[in-house]
Order: sequence, then structure tokens, then C-alpha cells
Amino acid sequence: MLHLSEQQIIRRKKLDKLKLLGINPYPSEEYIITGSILDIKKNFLEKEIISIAGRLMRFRFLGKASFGEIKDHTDCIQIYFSEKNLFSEKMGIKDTYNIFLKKLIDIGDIIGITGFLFKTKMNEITIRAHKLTLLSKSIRPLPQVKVDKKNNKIYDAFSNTEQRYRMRYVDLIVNDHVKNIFLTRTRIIQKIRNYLDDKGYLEVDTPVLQSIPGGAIARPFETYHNTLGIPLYLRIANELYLKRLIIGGFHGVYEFSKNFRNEGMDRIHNPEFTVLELYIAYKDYYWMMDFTEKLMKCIWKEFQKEEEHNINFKTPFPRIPILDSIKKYTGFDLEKIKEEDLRKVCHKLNIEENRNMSKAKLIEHIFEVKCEKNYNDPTFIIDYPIEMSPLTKRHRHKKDLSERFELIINGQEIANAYSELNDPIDQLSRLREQMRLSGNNEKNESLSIDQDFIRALEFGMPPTAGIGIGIDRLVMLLTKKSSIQEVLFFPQMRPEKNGKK
RNA sequence: GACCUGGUAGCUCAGCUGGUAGAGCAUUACACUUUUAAUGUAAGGGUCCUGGGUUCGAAUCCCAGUCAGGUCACCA
Repeated sequence: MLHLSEQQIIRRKKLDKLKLLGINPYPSEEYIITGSILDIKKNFLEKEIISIAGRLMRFRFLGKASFGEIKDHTDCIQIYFSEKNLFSEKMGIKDTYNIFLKKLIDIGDIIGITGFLFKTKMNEITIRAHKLTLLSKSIRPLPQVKVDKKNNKIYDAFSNTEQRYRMRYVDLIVNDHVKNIFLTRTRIIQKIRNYLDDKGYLEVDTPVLQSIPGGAIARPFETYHNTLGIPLYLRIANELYLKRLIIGGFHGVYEFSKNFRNEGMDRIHNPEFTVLELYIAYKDYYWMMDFTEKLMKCIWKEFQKEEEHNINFKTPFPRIPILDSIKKYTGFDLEKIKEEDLRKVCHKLNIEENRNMSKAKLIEHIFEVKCEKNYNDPTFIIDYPIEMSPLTKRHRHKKDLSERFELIINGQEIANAYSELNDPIDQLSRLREQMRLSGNNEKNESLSIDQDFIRALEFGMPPTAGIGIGIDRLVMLLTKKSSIQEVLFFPQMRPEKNGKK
């Protein structure tokens, strides 16, 4: 049943031999280090005695001496072992080198090294090891990635996407560039958080389990609460809860919200994804555009120093009404168009349409297919048709439009924002209209319309501007990755079949 | 959901029109005291994704399934 490869069997045997020699392959004691490898390399001091711990990544034997490379969370350093100088707790000089190190330690093992620093003939900072401690035995062989340091060329990279995603831990051990993506991801989020905190906005937590999944239109994941005896849904958005907090008197709230949508998966959709939602009282969508510009510029400066992108972050970002954009790229003026004529336009543009798609939906579809890809530099697309924005205020001057913008960068939607609708009566009728469009009958109203949210609005919500920024997409943009899976530690995968590997 | 491409040793990959399964790294053994994609010699290692079919004979051809990637569709 348990099929082991030759290499796995050999490593398990080594485990037994270690135990026979009185060496615990998984010791409990704290292992004291004197610093991280990166610090040690930065502050190199000839002959300084240091102690480090990490994973053995490579090994080169040369008879009575040999070289290994150890990697910790910061960097990799070369270790020089020689027969004459190496000892371990359970073994003397010679045996430590010839038996412990040579026969029982493998690439992938986590070890501790004590020794002093020097530079080799090749001028590489190296630890001359005196003491070797096994901290954790690895019984599965690590993929051997070879790096030619002269030109930084990688050979035999661990590159199978499926294996990389399924065994992300291996991916992280072996592929430094992968680790860097996630370090960048965290730094981007920290940067945004600091930026918002500095402005005095409050980070909050709102429910992930909701009895009415509101704030967006999407198929939710369904679950069930045993004690309450009711269905619950994983949130598809947190918007309605953040607005309740604005009603409650906070002037600015935000949340890095993990949202869940039970829909298709592809290179830009994962069932769970992260959106930064931010709501600020007494502002409108014009203010939010200015704010977004500054925030994005600040992040861009921090994370794109190399200027490798061909994206120009010159402010102010252009602000283009969606209908103007469509006019520019298709030649059709849709401002006062009737639904029938709009369908004809779709045919002329070779765009699929069906009866289930509303007028607003068709307009949006045309934009996505014909226009979106043309905006490489950051651009605000503004003033969307009112029907497709049920939570947005009607435009103060343009009757059938709403005060909404999307930020497009590199042909992709990065953010979606609007002047929040705060008229409770209008809100209820818009949600009903939305419900009708999506084919639900009125009997289901109590199941699909969040009446408590309407009640909250009835108490009065200040005029508010809100924005959602797709964090995964933003990280993709800043790390130049074309799939969302590359910026998520553990992207959703189909389960592996009966114990393959 | 549709179509295209792929799944062979721990990893990266060859394997032609069907004829005993290959390489490099890794592993094991030996040699080697400043190497760095270390080197040299030798050895071991395979459910060729799964299940059917065609055939004297299938990693290879056909069908179905499965997993991944890509393109499209769906998705505020």
C-alpha cells in the first residue's frame, strides 16, 4: 500500500541508524543561533564564531573536506567541513565527518552549524564548521535545482505547475523567486494598511458567515449552522457590513476581506480571493478618485523601482465615461440607445448576446470585450449605467448613469468604487429590481434582500464614498504574474487521486 | 461547459513510422583537503496518469476517464 521509492527507503534506514547511534533525528531542545545568515554575510568579520540553523540545500564532497550550502529564512551560506575539525555531540572528530555527515546527513535535512567565518580562495563567505547538529531529518528527496552563480542561470528548475501548487512548501524551499512573490504580497498589504492607518481610518472585522449573502451578485458557498438550524453563506462581499459601521458613526473603515464565490475558476479567478474594501463618510466618488490616485502612485513607487513595466503612472489618471470609451473603440454612440438597437450593435460588433442580458449588462459586456484591454496606463472608467450598479448613487447630473468608477491598469480591472447610495427607499426598490432581473420572485425577497441593511439605511447614512481594490490582481500586476494562482500560497486545486506520490 | 496541449525515475526531460525503457541532476559505492552547475569510475532506481480496445507485440495507435496548463464561454 505504502509505495516508497528507493531514495525514501534509504533515508528511512538512515533514521534507524541514527537512533542506534543515540542521535535523535527530531530533537526537542531549543537550538541557539547567533544571527540570521543575511546579517552574518552583511557584517562579515573574519574568524568570528557563529552559530546558524537551516536547511542543507547542496553538498560537494572532496575527500577529507567538503562544502555544503545552508539556507535559512534570509539567505544561503556556504559551509566548509573538514575531517580534522568537525565534531558532534554523540561522535568524536573523524566519525562525525565520515559517518554522521557523510553517511547519515542528506540534502534537505535541517541542521545546526557552529564554526567561524572566513573567505575561500574564490572569495566566498564561508563558515568553517566545528560542530554539526541534526535538527530535523528529511526523509523525502528535495528536487535538485542547480544554479550557476556566474550568470545566475537555473538548471533543472522545479517547474511543474501542478506540483508547485500542490506542494507549495517545496516550491518555497527550492524557488527563491516564488518566495519573493509572497514577501512582496505581504509588503504591499502592509503598505496599504499603513497608508490607511496614517489617515486615521479604522481596520475592522465583519462576518464571513452571513445569512443573506449581499453586497454583490454571485453564487455563494452554502453551509449550515447546526445549533441555529439555518443555512449560512460564506460572504461574497462585506460591503453592507462596512456601511452599517459608517451608519454606526465611524468616519472611515476598511477591511482586507476574504471573499468567496462559487463560480468558475481560471487564471484570474480563485474561489476565495482578497479585496480591500474602504468606506469614507462625507466623501464622493470624485474624492475617491483623487485618493485612489495617491494611494496607487505611492504603492507603485515603492514596488516598481526598476521601471521594467511599460506602464505610465502619470497623475492625474484619465477619467473617461464608459460610453465615451465605447464610442471611441467601436464607433457606436449608446447614450440614448434602445435595447433592441443595442442588441443590433452587439451583432455588428460580433459580440454574443442573449435575452437574459439586460441593457446595462450588454453595455458592460461591450466595454469588457472591446475597450478594457486598450487601457494600459491607469485609467478611471466612470459613470456606469445605473441598472448595473444597484448600490450606487444616481449621477447628480446625468440621469441614467451612476456615480461609479473602475480603475483599469494593464487592461485589467483593479478597483471598483462609487458614491454609495444612502436613500433607503431608492435602495430597496433597486434591490428589488435587481432581484427581479436575476429571476427571483418576490416571495424570495426575505431570502435575498438584506432587510436589516435597509433598516440601517433608514436611520440615515452620511454621504459616503466606497472602494474595493482587488488585492490579488494588484499583487499580480506588481509582481508581473499572469495568473492568480501564482500570488496565492495555496490556490484551490482538485483533490489528488488516491495517494499519488 | 467547449476546444487545444501535456502527464515517462525523487526533479528536469528524450523516447521517430509500434519491437526488451533512456539522459542529466539526485541516490548508493569508491577516489579526491578551498569546491561552487565540483570532478572521475562503477552501480541501483520505473504502476511510462488510470481503465478498456486494436495488434503476435503498445510509453507510442484508438476510445473513455482523470489531473494540470492554455484559449474561449460563464462570472458586477
